[in-house]
Amino acid sequence: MNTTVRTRFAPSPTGYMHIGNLRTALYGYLYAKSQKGDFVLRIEDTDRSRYVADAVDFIKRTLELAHIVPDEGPGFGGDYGPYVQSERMDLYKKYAEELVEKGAAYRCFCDPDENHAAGEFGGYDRTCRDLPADVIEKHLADGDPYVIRQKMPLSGETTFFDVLHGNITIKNEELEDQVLLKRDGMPTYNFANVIDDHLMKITHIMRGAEFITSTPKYTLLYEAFGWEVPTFIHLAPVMGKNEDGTVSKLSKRHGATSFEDLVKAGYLPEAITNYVALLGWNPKTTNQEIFSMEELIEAFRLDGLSKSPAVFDYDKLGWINGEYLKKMDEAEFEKLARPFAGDLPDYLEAHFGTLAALLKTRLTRLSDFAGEIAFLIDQPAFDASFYENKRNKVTPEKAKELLPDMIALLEEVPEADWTNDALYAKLNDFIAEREIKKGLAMWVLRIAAAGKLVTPGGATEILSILGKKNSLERLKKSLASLSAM
RNA sequence: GGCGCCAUCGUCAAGUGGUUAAGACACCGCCCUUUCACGGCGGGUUCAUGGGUUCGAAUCCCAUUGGCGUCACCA
Repeated sequence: MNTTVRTRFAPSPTGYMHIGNLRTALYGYLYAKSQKGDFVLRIEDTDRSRYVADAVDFIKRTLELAHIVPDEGPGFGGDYGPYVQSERMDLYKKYAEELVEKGAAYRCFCDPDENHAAGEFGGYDRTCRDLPADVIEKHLADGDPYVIRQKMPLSGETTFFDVLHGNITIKNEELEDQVLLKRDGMPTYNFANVIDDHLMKITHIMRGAEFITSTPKYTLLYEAFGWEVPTFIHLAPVMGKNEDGTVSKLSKRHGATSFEDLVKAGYLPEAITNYVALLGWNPKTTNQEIFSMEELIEAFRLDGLSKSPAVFDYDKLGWINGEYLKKMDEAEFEKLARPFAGDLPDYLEAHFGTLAALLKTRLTRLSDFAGEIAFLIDQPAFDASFYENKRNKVTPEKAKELLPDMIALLEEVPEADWTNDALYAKLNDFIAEREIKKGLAMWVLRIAAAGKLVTPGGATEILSILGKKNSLERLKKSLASLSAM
């Protein structure tokens, strides 16, 4: 009999979606869906001091943007709720006490501050393990606050299985009597996790590799309850490149590293998801790199997961983003790009469609849009060396020679004919007549009008966007500074 | 520091004892081109080091080194 695969994503509501967390959610979702299983969203808000208002809505919105759809969770329904830990308080207390009854845990009445200084067993005192019954009774009668700690074996070792890493063994003496129930009555993350994962029938636990060391504590807990231990899959961390060339776990200091930041920076949610999926996972059977969510689900397999850390690479993300941009239809691109273009003078606003079409295949990020067209608003000052191009045999001298004639030619073009096609035809005639290289004339014109070495679009495209008056002003100005030399 | 995890081009990576060690990004060169981009073609001392095992090792074992993580009443 096959049990349904159930995975979960269990973020704490911190107010932003770190890219590493998004990846964990994605893999959990992909695995569940690839196995026709369920993906559960659970909110881990047991740390009251960290609570951020609206964070839950934020998480839900982000998942929605990323096209990760929970089958169960707060607001999604499901038979194992509530899916917010702060609403499950009584459950944890009940199970913690069950463990005390069984002798697998004990009450500790020690003062946390005092113990921290003592430190013989870390931040706690194991003597509470053996408190006589009457002492415990007295503490309880006095209403003394306490925590419940898990009683770890003092010798031997604990082994658990991880899909990626195989069996991992840790000596029990390395394990401390971790707190299960805090002084404020809230469960710790480690405890609530075990309870909820069991109660919610989670079969596969995907989480960051930073939990490897604490996993034996989990398995000991499952065993103490007599529960089946789920399958663990510890994911390698996502790293960021530091300025000095070293790498460390991806964090805010590496720049835009939350899903939200990346979207703001002009990366499409689909492209981010696509890239993140590939950061630590490989389909193996194909060299395909552009995947829709459906294709990811189809291709996803656990053995494609990498156990070594991956460095987040903005270049690759940019390439993937560019691929999505190129595939997009014109109208959609225009709509998406408009907010990134900034305030535009009327003549550019009028040509926005043309502009968008020119930029569509050239952009890597939407946020580069404004910068790419800035030269159309203010002509940059430029060096005469821009007129040098060996391929087309362009030199500043040639430019000085050709420009006056081309300006004269363009002066004659009526406003109505100031279009890309008409200008191109006109200039072609000129080029044929002079028997010069097309690239030569176009280069000179483009540089003189744009003042920029690399431009979106060729000479006539730029002239047509600029308009007759503006174009001629620019050309004359460029000629003047060329003559002044 | 103890313990644990990891180690193939700059980056993502395929590879599970015999390969000319894939592919992609980035980079460089060439072609195409009305510049750039797109597209096409091509390029690069990549298996951390040292020992084993083996006829044969990127693949298996050990050590070293390095990176990362973990040692909370945070998650």
